[in-house]
Amino acid sequence: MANPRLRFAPSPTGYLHVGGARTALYNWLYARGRGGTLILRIEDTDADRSKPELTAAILEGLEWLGLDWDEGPYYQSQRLGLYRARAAELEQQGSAYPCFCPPELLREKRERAEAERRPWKYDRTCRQLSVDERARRRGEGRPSALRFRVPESGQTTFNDLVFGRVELANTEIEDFVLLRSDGQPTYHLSVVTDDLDLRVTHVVRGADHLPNTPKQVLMYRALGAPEPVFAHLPLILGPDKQRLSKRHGATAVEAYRRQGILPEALINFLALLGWTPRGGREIISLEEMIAQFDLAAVSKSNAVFDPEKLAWMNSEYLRRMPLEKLLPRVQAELEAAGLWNPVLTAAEKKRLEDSIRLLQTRARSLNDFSGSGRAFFSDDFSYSSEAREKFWKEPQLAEWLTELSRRLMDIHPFGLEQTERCLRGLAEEKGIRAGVLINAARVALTGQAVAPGLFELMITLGQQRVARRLEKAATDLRQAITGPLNEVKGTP
RNA sequence: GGCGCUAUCGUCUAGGGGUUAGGACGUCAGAUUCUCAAUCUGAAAACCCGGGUUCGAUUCCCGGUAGCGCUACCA
Repeated sequence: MANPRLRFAPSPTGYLHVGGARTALYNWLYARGRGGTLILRIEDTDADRSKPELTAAILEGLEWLGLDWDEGPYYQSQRLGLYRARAAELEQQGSAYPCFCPPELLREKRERAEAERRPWKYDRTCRQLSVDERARRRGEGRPSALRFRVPESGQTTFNDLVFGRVELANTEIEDFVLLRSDGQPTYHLSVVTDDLDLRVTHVVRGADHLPNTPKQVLMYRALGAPEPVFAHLPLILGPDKQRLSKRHGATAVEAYRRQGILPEALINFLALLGWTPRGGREIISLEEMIAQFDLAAVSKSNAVFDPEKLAWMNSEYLRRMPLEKLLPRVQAELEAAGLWNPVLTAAEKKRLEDSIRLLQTRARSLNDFSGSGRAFFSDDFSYSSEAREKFWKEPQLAEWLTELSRRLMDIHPFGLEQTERCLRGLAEEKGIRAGVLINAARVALTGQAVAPGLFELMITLGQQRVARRLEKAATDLRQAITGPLNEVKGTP
């Protein structure tokens, strides 16, 4: 097809969740790869459940992911006239009829059928009402919904790009409602109307819509309108194989953003949930995705969302990201944590950049910069208890660290080799393994048991700060030893 | 319940009438040593079950089972 037109049509009854994000992504990839147009449409015909702030959140989520659109957003709540016109057209040509059955009565019938374990479909009570009878009831002011007149026999078949040929006996399809008695359109009416009006050529959406598609196909045919190509996407499941929901923890795209996941990583991860690029490489650029993506290659089976793999992918992106791209993101992270200094000297800027470079090789998330990496951006950090227990065991450590601090102050230049020679020399003199000193110093400098290599870390932190922190650690160690004794003495 | 869809390692998947059934995440072991990550090497790990077609089925067909979806005057 020459210039495909696709749409992403979220309903603002919740935040943008990962399933919706993947649907948006697949639409976007297909459109971008084929010179197509992507339309954004907000399906807010359910006035009770739709909330404007949720629309805003969805838009923000899409923007954060970098998924832009060419037309819209259209709001279905502002296009009611269109739906009513389509409804009238269907009614005039006999493809739809008014139904006067009160909703309560229908509910009763349905419940009774369920209790008796009979399958229930609308019983078509109003299907063959005469013209006069309809006019009479309307004259009485009885409210009516508009129902689609489904053929009583035959099959409805369509070809789905993902699932292939799908067919359903028309006897399985009930006379569904197009227009509610309050004049509001239902989903089926509004999608078909809009997809027609917006000249949508490819309907790409979740597989939860697959069973309803025959109804829409019937509408296109009744209207004599060209049918779009359908592509239904398998669902994303939680680890228990249940449909992904709040119970599984983070489902909203926003939650991953807060967890320090990069949008690039989330996109890449989502792209792989149901689709495999040729060549087997899993970390691929957006350009490659666009070039390779094909709806026909999408998997038919549901996929379990694996947060572990996402975390891995995030660390890959973090590690590979060039500094100029990473810097603004780390800045945002540090700002949020109150660790950002807006005024930097050239030397401080260099130190900041070196710190980021050092941290990024082992970061799993953006949060690591303000979390375990805090000591690189602030003197106000604490020693993790795990680190102290693991590496601050030797009783003479305070003495050694003081000595190390002193000796390091005398080094010039303060370089990688010099600092290492200095520390190893001291270790040898004291008859201890260098590792003992290295690990203890790492805790003193970063507060962490896990951090970058010690000597790189020292260079990045700078001579003065290193000496100061070692000395402070020595002081803290001495206090930790004498402190409890004093307490004992002080207690009568 | 009815109808539909789906079924390859724990997870995401490649593959396809004859393969040592491939890769990735995760897991385990080893190398490295300065913690951790990275890296390298290695290992364990899968074709849901039963029939049929066929010289030969994981692959094709049918049935079963399981999972999911739909079954609203929600979307």
